[in-house]
Amino acid sequence: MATWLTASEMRAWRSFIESVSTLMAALENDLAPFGLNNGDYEVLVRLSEADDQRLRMCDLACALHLSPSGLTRRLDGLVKGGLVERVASPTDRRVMYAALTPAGRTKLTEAAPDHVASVRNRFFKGMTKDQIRELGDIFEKMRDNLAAST
Amino acid sequence: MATWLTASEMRAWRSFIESVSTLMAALENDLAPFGLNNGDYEVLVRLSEADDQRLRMCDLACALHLSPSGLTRRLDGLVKGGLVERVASPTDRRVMYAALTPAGRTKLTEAAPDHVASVRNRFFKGMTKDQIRELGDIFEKMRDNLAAST
DNA sequence: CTCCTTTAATTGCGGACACAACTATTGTAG
DNA sequence: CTACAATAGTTGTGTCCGCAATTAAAGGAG
Repeated sequence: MATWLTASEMRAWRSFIESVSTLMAALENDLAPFGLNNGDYEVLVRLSEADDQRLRMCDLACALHLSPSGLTRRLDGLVKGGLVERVASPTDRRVMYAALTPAGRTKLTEAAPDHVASVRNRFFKGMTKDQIRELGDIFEKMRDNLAAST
Repeated sequence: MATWLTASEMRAWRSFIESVSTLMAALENDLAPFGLNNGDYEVLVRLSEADDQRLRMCDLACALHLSPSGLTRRLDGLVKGGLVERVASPTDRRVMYAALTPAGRTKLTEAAPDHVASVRNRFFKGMTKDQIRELGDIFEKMRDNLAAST
């Protein structure tokens, strides 16, 4: 166990780090024509996948790895844009739901095909099926690993 | 090509995105005892690898994918901490060099082993040699791909 | 040499986010 | 029932960073 990375590790690590920052910027750029950024898009996706197209603020924050305040302000923007609305819970008055509006759903259906193409073009481009599966194996394990060490 | 991701792509993509955000937070956390964050650490590494342990601001900004203003302020912090100093170029008076100080070099030698251990523990944990090589192949290609499409 | 363009760095401004403090509501121990 | 603890969300404050404007210097065309 050396105190430094092996050449192979270094190659993987450096290219990974480099790719991540460039990739995120590129995806964000591809979403810009729709007036969305990555964070907004993720909110819309999560809401669209939820029952009744709505989620409690705290659950949404957790899913997006956002702090409560971060989510509050992100939602402010989406609410101002009419894509999401805040709905008070009738059963628990502490709770606010973030709910997808029809405009939000429309926006997502507009943006999704481009976003998917963008992910294919930036991320999966040139990967074989085997590599994609391998990547899934690696990062699922990493995700679980990271979740366990929290 | 469908407008949606295949199950295999989705698995890879979701776990990748999830891992990235958690991973970065974990690495940052591991560096905190040294009073550094990821960005600071990256600056120190780049400078330590450079000739004379110094780089022009613009080259450093480019290497780190930071905007000029972003680098200026990041350096402000490191300069205040005594880890880096600004050195004017004698040949081109527009240019400022960011130069590693002895204290900066010391800090890096202190932090590096922990950081490497952190990368091994968070990122490479449980990966086979083959997977590491495969990961290098995939992300080197992605990096080149992304650089080409800019 | 003079003017114009390009390059390097900084500063003003605004956006996004985390932490901590606060309010409001709910759950729970006694 | 009352008091305390836990939970949900918002707001104040500070940090990090990008964009646009600015300053300063170097390079190039005529």
